[in-house]
Amino acid sequence: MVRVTSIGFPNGRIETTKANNEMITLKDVAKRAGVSPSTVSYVLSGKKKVKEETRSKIYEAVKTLNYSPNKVARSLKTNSTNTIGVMVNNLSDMFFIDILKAIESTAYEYKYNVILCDAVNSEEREISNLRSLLGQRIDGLIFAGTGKNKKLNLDRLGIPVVTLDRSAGSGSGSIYVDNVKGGELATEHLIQAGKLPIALITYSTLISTFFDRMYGYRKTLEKYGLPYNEDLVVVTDFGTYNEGYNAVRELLKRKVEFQSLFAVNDMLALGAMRALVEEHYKIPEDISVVGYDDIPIAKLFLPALTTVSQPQYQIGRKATELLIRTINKEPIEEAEKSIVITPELIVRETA
Amino acid sequence: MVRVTSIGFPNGRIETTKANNEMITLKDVAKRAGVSPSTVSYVLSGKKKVKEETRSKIYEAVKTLNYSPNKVARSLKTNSTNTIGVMVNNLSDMFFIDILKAIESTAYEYKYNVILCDAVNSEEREISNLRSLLGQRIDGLIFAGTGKNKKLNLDRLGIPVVTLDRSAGSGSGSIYVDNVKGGELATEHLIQAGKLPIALITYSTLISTFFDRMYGYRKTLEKYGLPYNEDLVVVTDFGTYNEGYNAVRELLKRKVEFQSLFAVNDMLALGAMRALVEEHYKIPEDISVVGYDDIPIAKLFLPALTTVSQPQYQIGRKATELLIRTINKEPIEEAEKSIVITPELIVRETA
DNA sequence: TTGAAAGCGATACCAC
DNA sequence: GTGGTATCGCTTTCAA
Repeated sequence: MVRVTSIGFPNGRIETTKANNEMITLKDVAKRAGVSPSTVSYVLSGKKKVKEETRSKIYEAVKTLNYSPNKVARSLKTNSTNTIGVMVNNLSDMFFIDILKAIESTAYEYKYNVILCDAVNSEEREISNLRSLLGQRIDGLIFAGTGKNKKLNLDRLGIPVVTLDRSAGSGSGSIYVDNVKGGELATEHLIQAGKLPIALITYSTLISTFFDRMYGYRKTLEKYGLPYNEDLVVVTDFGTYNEGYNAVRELLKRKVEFQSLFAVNDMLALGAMRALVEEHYKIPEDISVVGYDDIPIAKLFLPALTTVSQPQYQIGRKATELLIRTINKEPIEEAEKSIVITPELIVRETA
Repeated sequence: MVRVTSIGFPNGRIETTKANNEMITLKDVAKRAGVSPSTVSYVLSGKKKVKEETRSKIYEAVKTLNYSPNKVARSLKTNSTNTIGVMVNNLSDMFFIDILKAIESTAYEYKYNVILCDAVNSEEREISNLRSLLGQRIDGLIFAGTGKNKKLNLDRLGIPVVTLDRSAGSGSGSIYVDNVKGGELATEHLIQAGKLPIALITYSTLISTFFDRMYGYRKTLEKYGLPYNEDLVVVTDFGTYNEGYNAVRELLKRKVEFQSLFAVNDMLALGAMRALVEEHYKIPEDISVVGYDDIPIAKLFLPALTTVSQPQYQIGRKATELLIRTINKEPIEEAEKSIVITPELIVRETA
């Protein structure tokens, strides 16, 4: 069924016509075309057959009046807004940019709008944003929030929710990247290059994402019969560039030797690299570095960062499609509801 | 006047209560509290005095029913959605990230929602997105679109518009960064360091932003009695990293000598730096580089990029405040409607 | 194939 | 202070 969501304006004009800035309504169109409001609605929604003659009369009126349907009124009646909400943990985290781009783009194709909320690492703000989104009557939610909100039960929001890469309640679907695998990939690469021992810069182990990456590191060391040395790991509070920088300084202070370094996200890796360069280490000759995420600048960096890639665009697109299909009550097989994406090691210049 | 936009849920719960997933309405609350719907409305909006006793009865009912007002209905009635639209030219352009963050954050403070649209460099998409936003009845728009859409008259959208850094119609306000000044700053810095001649990598001179930066470059050369040499300038199509890279290759092919390079945006500068490094030029010893924008990674880069800063967070915040004040019909002096922000040269490691 | 009219869930005017 | 009710602009059932 074709649903006309947006009525074309003549000549690409996007303007109001009524002088007093009042909106043209469906009634105005009906009057002008000499038909009833319902008929206009039928024509515009394409939900009922209407005689060709009346149709064109109506289109005519729509054009000359430059009519644009009021989606608020439609929403009230149909109880659906054609809008999805997106909650990200932190917009500064470049990891979300391509995801957001993909969501916006996919939503656009399906004629959905996107309302954006940033939790800025705050659980309160997360809740408060969520409340607002729900009040706006969004049709569904893509959730990539703080991941540490215990009060939050995404299954009881009353709308479909797709979660990204966090396990804060299952929701009606989730896109999950195998972080253990990613940790293994990175570690294995460094082991095979003989760059031992491997230092680890990680981030809150309370968040499963990072716990898993770290677990992949440990598991792989074990697999190769290598010791796990706590002196080689630094745990940071937020996973930022500055913390990556400080982590290396800390490592250096500890006077432990290491030939390579695995950071559980790219920002940490970049910060670490700065510290290494300042101390005149050559990358990768002296110390190899592997990051995680493949944020947009990873490949642009000097030297280009070797990293574990999470296909961000794909994640965003799949999440949006899954969400919209759920909103539309399309039958979705159980297997499709939980999409697991396999990370990939992108070898560039730092390892 | 205090406007209660969001009703607190007890214990931080965000859940539906009616088993059949039906929404609780104001009428339900009224019935439960034994009052009329209008009284409930008065209490929740705080627009009329209501006896303390009835008030608490109503709050009581709101709590136990876990009522959340339907903003769609409110919007229909009040003809305002508490939502602002944001149109950016391209989300991949990291220049917009902090702006977006600021917009989101400021909107949050004022209890506004943000609907995000990405024109992805396409004028068609820009128009079509705009149409959709207007259909959604947004209260106002922050516009930082392609800047080349001739069909677009932002003054006739029927809602307040604040434009960012483009001159596509004045709108009801604009935040303008003095790009000529920025071009001067960069050029002057290089001249005074004696890094002559200065190559220029620029981007569509049809967009005033970039035309102005280039003009600042020419003007400054003139001021110092230096020749303007066309062989030293490369004009790119989109201002991307890859184009910056290719621009340097082009410059090298032309066999013109240059000791420094001014790129009209940071992405071009970063791409240029890559090409220089690949050709074994040392930055800044052999060739100095100055960018423009101060995108988030500029200071993180290796070497850290010297660049002309546009205070992105401030731009976003001011734009949002100006917009919301306009929406609320607050009196705004003519001078405040056009905010000019002075760029600043941030000297780091590349020049 | 078309039209009349009820109603979505708020707000706000006007009575009392 | 409180309540009845028309209204916002659309969709949709039912009847013609």
